[in-house]
Amino acid sequence: MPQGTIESTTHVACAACALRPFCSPAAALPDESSLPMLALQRRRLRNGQALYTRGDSQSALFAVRAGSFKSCAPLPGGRRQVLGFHIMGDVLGLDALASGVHRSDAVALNGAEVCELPLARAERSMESRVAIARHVRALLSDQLAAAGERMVALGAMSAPQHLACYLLELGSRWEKRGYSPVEFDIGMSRKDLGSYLGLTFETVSRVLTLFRERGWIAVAGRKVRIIERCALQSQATCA
Amino acid sequence: MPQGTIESTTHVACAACALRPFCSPAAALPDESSLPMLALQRRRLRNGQALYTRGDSQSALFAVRAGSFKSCAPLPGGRRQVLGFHIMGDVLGLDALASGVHRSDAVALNGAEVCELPLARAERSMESRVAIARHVRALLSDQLAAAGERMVALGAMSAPQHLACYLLELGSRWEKRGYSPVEFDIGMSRKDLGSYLGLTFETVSRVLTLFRERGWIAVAGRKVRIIERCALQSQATCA
DNA sequence: CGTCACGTTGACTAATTTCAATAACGGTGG
DNA sequence: CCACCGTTATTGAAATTAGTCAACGTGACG
Repeated sequence: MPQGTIESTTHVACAACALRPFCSPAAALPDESSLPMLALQRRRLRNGQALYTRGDSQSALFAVRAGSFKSCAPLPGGRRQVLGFHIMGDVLGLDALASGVHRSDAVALNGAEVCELPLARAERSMESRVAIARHVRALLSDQLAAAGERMVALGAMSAPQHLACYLLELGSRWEKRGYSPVEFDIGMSRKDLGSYLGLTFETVSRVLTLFRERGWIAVAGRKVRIIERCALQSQATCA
Repeated sequence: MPQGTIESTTHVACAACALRPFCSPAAALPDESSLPMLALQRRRLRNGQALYTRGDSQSALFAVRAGSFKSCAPLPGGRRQVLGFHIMGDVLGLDALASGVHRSDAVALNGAEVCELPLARAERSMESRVAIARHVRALLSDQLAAAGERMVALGAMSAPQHLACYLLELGSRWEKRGYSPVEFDIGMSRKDLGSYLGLTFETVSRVLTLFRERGWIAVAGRKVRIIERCALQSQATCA
């Protein structure tokens, strides 16, 4: 679980950060290793505060440094659908790159903190450094591939399947950042989670208790521990 | 509907093509307008033939020139989910840009024909021309935003809502390419369409006949004519 | 200590899937 | 040209999933 001193958290976050090439150019460009680390401006947000909102003109890219974000799309009936859940090291705002206007809201959760990369500076880096331009294309392409996975989950999976799948995915995302893949915080309310998975919050609650009753996971509020990873995996792939 | 002589179709397709800046650099770079038009290699595919398959290493980007493609992801149970439907002017293969490996299959439909942009050449263009690199970022970012829309549809819409929404969207895509927004070919079987929308093909069939019975559309096989656009719009946004 | 948001659980309902039967279509070969 | 076959599409009835409505418990916070 993401714990420890501020310093250690910071260290891990930066090591896994997708904007690292912008922040400490040494990572991508050894010959300029004298440039200062942590060159991006940081910003802390209150829970529920919007980093940006649909329709805002894009001013920057953001890397999640601490806490998390949900990105939401406003729905016709006044509701909002959760489109993404972003944790440390993830980049926010790439979908506005084409139009210059954000197409979703990004809302801060769990004491979120971002590093901010002004668009003008990003643009300059991409123009002067081929490796950086390529890095941004890779980020975009990765997000696109991830979106494909999400569509599969939304379109073709039953509720238990989808939830099992998501728990495993979330675990592996934490693992990539140096944390436990089996014990973490889901970071969202049941309601948001349901919206993200295309389910009602009641269904999410029911499925979680089902998994708990079967001994596959331990749940306490938003903290989850995966006990039977295999069982979840077979649930995720089969039924 | 996409009709007319080969020549006129070709013309319109190129005018709307997302790879135009690569194909006729004059479009993006007026000062090199002497370069030959139609510089990309073309390729025709048989119906059902794969342009690429998940796991293939990426060799090129493709622009749809005629016909259409579905992109599919293999599902655990041997089935495949349709992730996208691509018509003339659309670009295929961007999601492999990061990893160099395709993450979905692209299958030819309706006498598809592509223009092929070898990856090495794309890379070179992007490196030498800032405007072209920006163009590719815009394409990626647009596809990402479109993926968000799809997730909303998959996660939060009822079957009739989703189908109404898709018919309208497809119409507007044809309109952007100079064709009628109210009379077109849906290009996929009911089965593929259902997979794309996260529904069974029976449900798709039922909803289409429902719309027809209400006088909102005329359907004959895969040809659709939208009669009551407003009704579809309110179906798409409300219930 | 009350309030409010969050979470759980139950009973009922509605939407969609599943299963099954049949009809239309499109290409192939006689 | 037509008969045949496999695929594609339509339609109905039953089964199932997930949604809706509602009650209640819990914890955080003023």
